[in-house]
Amino acid sequence: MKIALTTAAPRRSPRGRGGAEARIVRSIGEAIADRRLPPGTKLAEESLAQVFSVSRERVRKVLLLLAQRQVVTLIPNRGAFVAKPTPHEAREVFEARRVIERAIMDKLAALPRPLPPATLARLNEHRSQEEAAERAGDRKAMIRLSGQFHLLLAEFAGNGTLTGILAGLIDRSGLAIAAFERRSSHTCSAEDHRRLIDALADPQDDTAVALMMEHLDAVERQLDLDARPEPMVDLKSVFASEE
Amino acid sequence: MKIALTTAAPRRSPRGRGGAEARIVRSIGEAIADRRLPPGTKLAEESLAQVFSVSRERVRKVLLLLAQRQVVTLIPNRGAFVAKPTPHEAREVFEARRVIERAIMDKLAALPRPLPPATLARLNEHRSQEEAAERAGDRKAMIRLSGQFHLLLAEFAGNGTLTGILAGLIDRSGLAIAAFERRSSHTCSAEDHRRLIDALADPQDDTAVALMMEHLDAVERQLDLDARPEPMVDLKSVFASEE
DNA sequence: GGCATCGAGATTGTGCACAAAATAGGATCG
DNA sequence: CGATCCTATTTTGTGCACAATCTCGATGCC
Repeated sequence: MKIALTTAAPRRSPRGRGGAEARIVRSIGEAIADRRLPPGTKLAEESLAQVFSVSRERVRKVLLLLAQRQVVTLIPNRGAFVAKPTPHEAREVFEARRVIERAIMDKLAALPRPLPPATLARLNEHRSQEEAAERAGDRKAMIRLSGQFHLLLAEFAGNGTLTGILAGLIDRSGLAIAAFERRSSHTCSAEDHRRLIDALADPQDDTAVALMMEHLDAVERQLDLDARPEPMVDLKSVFASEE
Repeated sequence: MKIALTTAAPRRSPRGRGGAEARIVRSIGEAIADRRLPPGTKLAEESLAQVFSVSRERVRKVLLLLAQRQVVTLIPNRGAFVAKPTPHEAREVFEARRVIERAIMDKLAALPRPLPPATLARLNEHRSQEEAAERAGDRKAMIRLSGQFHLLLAEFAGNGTLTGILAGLIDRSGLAIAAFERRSSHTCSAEDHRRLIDALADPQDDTAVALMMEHLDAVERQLDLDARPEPMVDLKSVFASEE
C-alpha cells in the first residue's frame, strides 16, 4: 500500500468560506478572554451547538482547535473545560512573553525613526480607545484592548510568525490573570501603555524596551502565584489510569 | 438558552488511551521531518486511513492537528498537503528561532556551573549518537538528532512553554530546509553541536550564546531564499473567494 | 490545432445514528 | 445514619452514508 504523492505545490487559499467555524472560535475565544467563561468552566458540546445554531460536530472541531491553543483542556470522555493554568504554567507563560516581547521591542527600536505616520496614527487611535474604555469603566473592553495593544506592537515589528506565537501567549496569560489575580489592587495597565506609546513616538527616547519589561513584570506581580496545593484533588481522575 | 457552567476545577488526566491518534501524528510528523514526505505532497485521507488501518475521521482529526502546527496546509475541498513555506515565512521562522534560542542559551548560561552530571551525561550521549549517525552516513538520523539537540537544550533551560514553542519552530524550519536547501554544500551541523556542547560543559567558557546564534545563521545561510516569484500560480485558487 | 464545455469518477465535507463512558440519583444493606 | 452498589440519564466518542466539490479526460466548436 503506497501513499499517493504529488510533488506539485498547491497555493494557499485563505478562506474557503469556512468562516462559520472561525466565527465560533473567535466568539468562544473572546468569551474566555473577557472572563465571561472563567477557567474551569465546562463547555458542553450540545449546549454550545444550540447556542451557535450549528451541529455538534462543528463544535467538536472548534473545541479541538481551542485545545490545541491551550485555551481549553480536553479530558477524554469528560468533555472540554476552559483551561486553568497552574501557577508554574503561568510563570512560564509570562517568561515566554518577556522573551518574545523583548525581541519585538528590539525590532521596533531598530526601525528608522520617526516611525511612519500611519503607525503613529494607529498607536494614537489605540490610546484613545483605551482611554475611552477606562473612562467608561468598561472592564471587558479594557481587557480586550490591553491584549490588542501588545499584538499591535508585534504587527509593527513585522514578523508574522512571532506575532502568532505571541497571540497564543496573550490568550494564555489572560487565562492566568483570570485564575490568579488578587482581589485587591488592579493597577490598570493603560497608563503603562500610554508611556510605551510616548517612548515609541519620541525619536530621542530609547526606553521602550525597558518599559515593556517593567510592564510585563508589573502585570505578573499582580498575580497571586503562591504554590499552595489545590484544595481537593479529584481522586477518581488521579487514579484513572490504574486498575 | 444558557450554557451550563460549572466552576469546579477538573484536574487533567494525561492519557485517556487516546494514544492511537497521537501515534499517527508522530508517525506522519516524523515522515515529514525526515523528508519522506516532501513539501507539497498531497496527503489523501483515504490513503492514510488504509496505511494506518484506521477510520478516515481519525485521519481527518490528525490532519487538523498538524494543520494547526503549520506542518500541513488544509485547502478546503482540495485536501491536505505537506506545508511548503514561502521564503518570507522561512526567514520569519529562523528569526523566531534566534529569539527563542538566544533566550534559552541565556537561561543555560545563568545556570550554576558546572552543569549537573546527569545533564552533561545526556549531552555527551547525544554527541555520541550524532557522531555515530554521521559516520554511518545516516541522513535521516542526522536530521532527527539535529532537531532533538535543540530541543534537549530547551528542556535543560526548564521552561516547558518555550520548549513547546521551539518544537513547532523546529518542525517548520525542517520544512523550510527541505524546500530551500541548496543542492551543493551541506556543512553538517554536528560539528557546530559538538562545539556548543564543549562550551556548555566548560565552566570557564561563556561563548555558548554566540555559538548558537552563529550556528542558526549558518543553517539559514545554507538555504536558497531568493525571492524569485512562484513559477505558475494557481489562478483558480487566487480568485476562489470572488464571484 | 487550440480552447472551452461537459460529464464521470474520485475526494472531501457534514449530519446522523448508535456505542461507550461518565454522572447523578436512589435503593439497599451494614 | 452512612456507605456502597446499581440503574437511569446525560454526555462524549466513532463509524457510516450521503451530499458537495473538485479533478481530469473527452468531446465538440471555433
